[in-house]
Amino acid sequence: MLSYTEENYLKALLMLSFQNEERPEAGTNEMAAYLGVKPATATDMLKKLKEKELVSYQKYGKILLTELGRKKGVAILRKHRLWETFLYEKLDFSWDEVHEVAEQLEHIQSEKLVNKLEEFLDYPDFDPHGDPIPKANGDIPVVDKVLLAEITAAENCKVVAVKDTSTLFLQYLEKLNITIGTKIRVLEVIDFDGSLNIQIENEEPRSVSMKFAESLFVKR
Amino acid sequence: MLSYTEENYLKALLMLSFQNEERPEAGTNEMAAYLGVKPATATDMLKKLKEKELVSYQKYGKILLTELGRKKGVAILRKHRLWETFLYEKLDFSWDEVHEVAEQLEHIQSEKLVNKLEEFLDYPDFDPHGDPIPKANGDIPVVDKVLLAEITAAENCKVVAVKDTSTLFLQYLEKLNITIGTKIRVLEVIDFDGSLNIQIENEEPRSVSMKFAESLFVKR
DNA sequence: TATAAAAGTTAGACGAACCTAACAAATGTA
DNA sequence: TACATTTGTTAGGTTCGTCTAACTTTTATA
Repeated sequence: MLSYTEENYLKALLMLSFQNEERPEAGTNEMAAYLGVKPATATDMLKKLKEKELVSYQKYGKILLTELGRKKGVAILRKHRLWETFLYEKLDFSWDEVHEVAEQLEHIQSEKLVNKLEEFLDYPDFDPHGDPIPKANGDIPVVDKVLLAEITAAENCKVVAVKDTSTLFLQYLEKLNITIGTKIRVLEVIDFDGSLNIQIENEEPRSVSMKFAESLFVKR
Repeated sequence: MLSYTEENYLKALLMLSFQNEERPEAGTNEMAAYLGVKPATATDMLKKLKEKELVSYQKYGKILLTELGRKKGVAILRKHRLWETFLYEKLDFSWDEVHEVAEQLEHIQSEKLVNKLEEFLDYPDFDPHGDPIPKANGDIPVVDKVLLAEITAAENCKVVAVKDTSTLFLQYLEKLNITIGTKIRVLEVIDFDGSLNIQIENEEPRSVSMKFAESLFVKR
């Protein structure tokens, strides 16, 4: 049985591994920063996780999840994203409110609960932010998504996920009437500053910044 | 902010106070037994709860919740019973499975979550065991219920709640096809051993023990 | 390549929630 | 009422997750 805290470390390592798929190791400071603890604390925990064979690393080296550790981490992520979906779809929580509560709900221990919840939600593949929800067997649905910023010429696409899940960004999206599934037509790319002229659904064309375009995932 | 553990102590004291409405104090050993900890541990926690003005007691005296402590306890009980209802009604958990998971869910901190959940469940007054669900303002719905054992002559009644929530009893009820709302006709009371001949809905008459009759609440 | 900066570790401490063992107070009964 | 039993408290210890301060190793750069 893993403690609440151990679970958080595993999830953090999993999330960090997603940030750089080719080199999925993390550093102690990086992990500590992600979790909001001091590096010394992370080192202590790492020793414990290594002891339990959830993590493979050696002193002053990089941290990598073991097969077991990854599996546990994926299970927590699954719960997190199913709960987010529940809050959003069934309880009318907004985009930016779901995360905080799901952080708590993801630690509820009950195999049956998570599977029944999934069934109740009709086996969703993606959460309200467009992120894939791992299946009970550990499989993670894939999307061929690209950053809006990677589109370099006039082209049509559809919003499939957000990269930045900050409240500020999510609220901006809401103001622009953008949600998962919204159609976007890229009209023009301004080389000078990387900004884009886009048309959201059939609204009036408008300009968005490069920072914006780097925070949103779309499907061509 | 209360810790997970502090919340459990408050809920325990509240539950113990229900067991004897006229004299709602509890003892240290009683409380420790309820929570599955040693008396010494309970004493420590009591000091902390007194410090926080959640409990009123003095050394070697009886324990009583303060107004504030009671309010916090009721809020936890409200969450517990709403979650039980959710699990039972929406996720097809059985009578005897809901408690354990609700014990975890009751500690999730989100005012919005509990109120939205209540709305989603359509403002239920009673949980799957027939126990009243406290309202957001702290009011607790009342039922005029009596133990089946208190019925002393041939009479009709309806099951409104269970007193004993043990798995063994709940599973026995399921076997007998008894659930909240089931109509029971008391045919005969056997003075010798307190057992009853009853008719469940329109099934064949059968006998149940005094112990059984003392575990079930009905409404005349 | 020497050294300064960054990254990571160790040692020692703390609060929370638990324990055991020994003690003190309250209570019930001979 | 005295004393045995029950009930409750204190003292001291453990584990978990956290911290700070001092130290070591790795890395980046002048």
